Amino acid sequence: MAGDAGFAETRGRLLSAALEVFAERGYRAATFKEICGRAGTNPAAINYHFRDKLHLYLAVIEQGLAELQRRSDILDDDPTAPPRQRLRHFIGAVFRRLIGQESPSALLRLMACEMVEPTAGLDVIIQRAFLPAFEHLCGIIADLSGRRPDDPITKDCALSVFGQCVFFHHARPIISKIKYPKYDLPVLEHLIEHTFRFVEAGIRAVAGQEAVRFGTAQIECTS
Amino acid sequence: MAGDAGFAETRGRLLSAALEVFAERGYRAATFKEICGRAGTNPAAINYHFRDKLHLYLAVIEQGLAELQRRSDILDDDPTAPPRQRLRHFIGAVFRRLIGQESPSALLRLMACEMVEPTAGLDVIIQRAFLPAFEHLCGIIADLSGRRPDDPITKDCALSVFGQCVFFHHARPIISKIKYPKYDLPVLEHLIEHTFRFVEAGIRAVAGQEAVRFGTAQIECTS
Amino acid sequence: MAGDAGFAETRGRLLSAALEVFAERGYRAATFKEICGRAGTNPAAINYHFRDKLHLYLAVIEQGLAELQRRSDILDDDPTAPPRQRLRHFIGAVFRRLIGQESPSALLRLMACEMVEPTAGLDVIIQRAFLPAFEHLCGIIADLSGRRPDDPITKDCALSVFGQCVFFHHARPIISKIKYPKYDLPVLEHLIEHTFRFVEAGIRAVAGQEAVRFGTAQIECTS
Amino acid sequence: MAGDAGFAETRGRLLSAALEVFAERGYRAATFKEICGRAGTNPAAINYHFRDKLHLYLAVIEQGLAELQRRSDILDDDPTAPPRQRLRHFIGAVFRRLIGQESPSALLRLMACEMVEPTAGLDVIIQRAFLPAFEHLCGIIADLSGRRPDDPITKDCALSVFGQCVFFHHARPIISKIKYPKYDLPVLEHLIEHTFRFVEAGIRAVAGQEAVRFGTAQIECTS
DNA sequence: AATGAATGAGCCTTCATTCAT
DNA sequence: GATGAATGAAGGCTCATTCAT
Repeated sequence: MAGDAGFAETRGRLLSAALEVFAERGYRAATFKEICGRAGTNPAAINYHFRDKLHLYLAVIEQGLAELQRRSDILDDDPTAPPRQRLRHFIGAVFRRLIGQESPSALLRLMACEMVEPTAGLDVIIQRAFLPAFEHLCGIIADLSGRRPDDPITKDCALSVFGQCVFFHHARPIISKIKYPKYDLPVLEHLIEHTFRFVEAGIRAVAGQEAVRFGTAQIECTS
Repeated sequence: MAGDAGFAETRGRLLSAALEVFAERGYRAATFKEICGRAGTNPAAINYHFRDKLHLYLAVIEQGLAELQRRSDILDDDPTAPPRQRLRHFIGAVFRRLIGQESPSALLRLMACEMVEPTAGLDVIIQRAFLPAFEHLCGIIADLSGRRPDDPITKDCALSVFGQCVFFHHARPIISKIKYPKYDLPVLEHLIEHTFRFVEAGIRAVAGQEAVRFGTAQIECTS
Repeated sequence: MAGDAGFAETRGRLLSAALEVFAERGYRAATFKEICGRAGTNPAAINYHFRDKLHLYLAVIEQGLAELQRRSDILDDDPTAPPRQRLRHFIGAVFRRLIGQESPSALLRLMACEMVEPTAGLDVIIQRAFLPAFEHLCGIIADLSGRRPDDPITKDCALSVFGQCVFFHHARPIISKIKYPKYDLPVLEHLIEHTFRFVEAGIRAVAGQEAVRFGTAQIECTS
Repeated sequence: MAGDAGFAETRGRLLSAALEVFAERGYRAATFKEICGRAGTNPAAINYHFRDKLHLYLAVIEQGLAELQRRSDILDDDPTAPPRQRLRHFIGAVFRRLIGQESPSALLRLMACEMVEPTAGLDVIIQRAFLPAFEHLCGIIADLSGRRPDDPITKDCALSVFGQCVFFHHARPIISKIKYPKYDLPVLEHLIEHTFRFVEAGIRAVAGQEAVRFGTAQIECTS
């Protein structure tokens, strides 16, 4: 039984190894040698199972997205809960995804690579991973601010919220040298709490109804 | 004099070209061929002038940092101005750096690459480019909130502010498909304005003196 | 019975597919993937049924020769008919073989490939396909010219006749750009007619009894 | 001086070696290893000097064509000479080209490969090598037959003449086993003489003015 | 001081083949 | 009897580097 791999198992090992390597090195810098080294296969196995480097990559994304949808705690909240609580839940879920060590987090590391070095896979990721989460977030912000979900200001706020979350993942090499050498659980909870309070206020200031009345006026007379 | 380029000029052209290419493609994906193509030199010139690809890269960072210090509009503001104005000035400067087409902005794009694909150059960048700006920002936030610049909460806020700015640069491939296809001047001004108002409120909520009194308490009784 | 292909049928499908592909691409450029694609089998089936690429090729030739002998309209003419008519019949048969789309013609196309890229299979083809046709043609020419079939001049003429026919097949990529973009039926008939008249006159001039008297003498006094 | 190759010399050695190998094996089957083995260079030298396998191939053709034009005894005849003599001269030149061992003959072997396995190089060869010779031949045939050079029948005859010549080169592997094991000088002269007489009669029969009057009628009443 | 020429290592891919089932 | 899975070898090509000049 051991040593007797079988089609699906080899394919699976390749996918896992490729996910790791692509997430670590990016598309171009990832090599067959390293992927197959981790998967314990011959380099030609990739072409056999996936035809191409590109198709392997797309398969990796596909699998990551599937796993993402299977246990998606981001979108899975109680729509009747108060919006503040839903926002906090959302931010917590995104942080845990980005920072946590579980497999689906690699997909987000991969997304980070796509930003620097866009690929044919970016569209798929945007359509099936980013957009659903983004629209969900817009809904929460809409509830919070009283605006419509497709209001441009709502979208601006949603981007800001995402920016906060992604940055703490993305800039980790820098952040680790400045403040948080490690993202252990207490730090994680602290960051979630901080971000929640920060963006909640931001949303209220920019998108809240009172913002329309006072906010802008204030800005314009001071700057 | 004409036609006889001279040591310094060839070296300079190489540095400029390399800065561009590294900022566009990242360290690994940048190739001698493309750099030398833009610099109009022989590939061997790189090894001659800089020994290595890595040393060329380090030299590029070095030069970028020098130019950054020479005309740094980020740090160069009026310390007696009201903190809100200084914050707005800071955000505007960072946005223009990241998104604008001017030469010194390449260094920041390069920093963005370092986040995804850290290199021996990251330390230098952090120490000499990021940290000064970061501490400057902490000073502004401290003024705004009444806290000390080295207060952990001040630093958290500074990270959040940076996160906002960097995200709008870094996630451009995504953002362009969702909301802003192009970052022209009006869009840029709008984003600066939005970010300023968003983070100002966030800072006040998280770090402001009143936050200590109400903010946290509020959180804890709702979630 | 249905679905259970059976040994012979798989083998047969492989032979047919291989004949096509070898005839189209030549020995080296033909690949297992393409052959098995057309045959609807696994690549391993080739090694299983024929051990080798080379042995598959030899089997293909063998089968092509067998089929050639089974329904050979080239050799199958009326020996009592006048030689001119037999020559015309022969030329027509060769042209239709070489250029027509019927299956047995593939063997001749394969022969054409062997000329450019000789293989172990060439001998077999010469012995069992070319020589019989060649000797048959020599017989016709002998009847036409009054010489013996094994007269060197008869053989030279036979080569010339073959040369004409083969060229119109072999140089098709060139001919299609110069005169005949397509070899449809009317063009085919025209070429047969042209070639017949051309070579008939050539044979008479070179091998005919009167040629011995005048032809050579004429040449020697003019050139 | 020895061992110090220089750009042009290395490039030249590569071209010569490539001409040989391409002519022997065809485009696809030719490998960098074999070419560079004969040229005494590193495989990467090909990419350095010619960028591509394809561009090396095109350069080989280009050089072959240039050499062909430099010492072109095919087109170089006396236009005032009697057409029979010019036809004989033409055939002799083509035969010597095709069969002889000199370098430009490799180009024709290469042309033979192109017929079986057409490439981007075929067009160049047709335009610059085949067409000029073809039109020259049409001119000779026109003089001989009294037709115009662009008369379709003239062209048919020209193709037939070419067919004869090319076949004796192309089918050498077969011919050597049937009649002429070696193409030494006497054999060559004999083949030229034979071909000349054969095609001259063919041309007169098919394209000559008397052919119009009798030829066709004869055909139609006998066959 | 600078470069043109050349190279070795490594990349992705294809191919014919083998092995266990 | 036949195949799906996997592989070793080789191919063309790119890259950073070196060497003689």
